[in-house]
Amino acid sequence: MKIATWNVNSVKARLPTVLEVLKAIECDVVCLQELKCETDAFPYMEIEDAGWTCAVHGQKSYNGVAILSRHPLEDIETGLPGDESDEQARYIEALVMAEEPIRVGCLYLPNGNPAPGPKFDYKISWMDRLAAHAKSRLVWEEAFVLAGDYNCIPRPEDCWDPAVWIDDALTRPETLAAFQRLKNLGFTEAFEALDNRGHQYTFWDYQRGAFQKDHGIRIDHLLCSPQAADRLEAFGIYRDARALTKPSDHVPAIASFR
DNA sequence: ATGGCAACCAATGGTTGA
Repeated sequence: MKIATWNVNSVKARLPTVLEVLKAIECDVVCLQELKCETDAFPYMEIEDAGWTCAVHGQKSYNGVAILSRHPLEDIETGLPGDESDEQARYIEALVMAEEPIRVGCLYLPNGNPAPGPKFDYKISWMDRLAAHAKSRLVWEEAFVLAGDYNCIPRPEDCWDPAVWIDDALTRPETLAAFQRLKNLGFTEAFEALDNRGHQYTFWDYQRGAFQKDHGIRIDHLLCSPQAADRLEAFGIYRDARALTKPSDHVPAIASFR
């Protein structure tokens, strides 16, 4: 059972690339972020024709998340609880009915820049809401994976030059503390458990030849409940996706489960 | 020389992202 998370940076502008990568990574479940289209505008036909069941929570122009699965999906829920006035499409969850079911939450955490400011406040409150929701799911004692673009660089060695990122919303102490609080609820970060090297990036900016110079950051993560962590067996980053024509600026991060 | 992106919507530029 392989689960990937990938920020596609527009599913419509990049559909051929998306289909190519989906084929290459051979996963059972793929969490997509930054669809940048409304739910009804999602390219269901092309992606379903490639063999996927799709749960989509879209929004015009920005954000938007989806879970693609080779197995049936049940209990689909959209939106993160805790703020009825929040209309940004950043969270979707579903129960993947594989032989051993796994519940998957797909998230696109707010960037939060400029910090400090209202966007940063929204980021931190969103992280607190995510932790509250995650806590309520852990009570169920299921295999549960929270996968997505966390917009959080956990350690200095998760970026090419920490000096560039000082005071940025992706590295600020409040962001790192909120990420740690989430993990402290009982989640195992797949990368940390199975790899944990420095300089293993999932994002390279389009500017300044960042990919060619390997000036990247690691911001796409998979967090596993204890029952999911017990089944963890491999982790990988599909770096090749960044070298394709018309690439997303992110690449898939992939965890394998028994 | 100290640069160099991409997508969106709307409009031929401004906003957002990280």
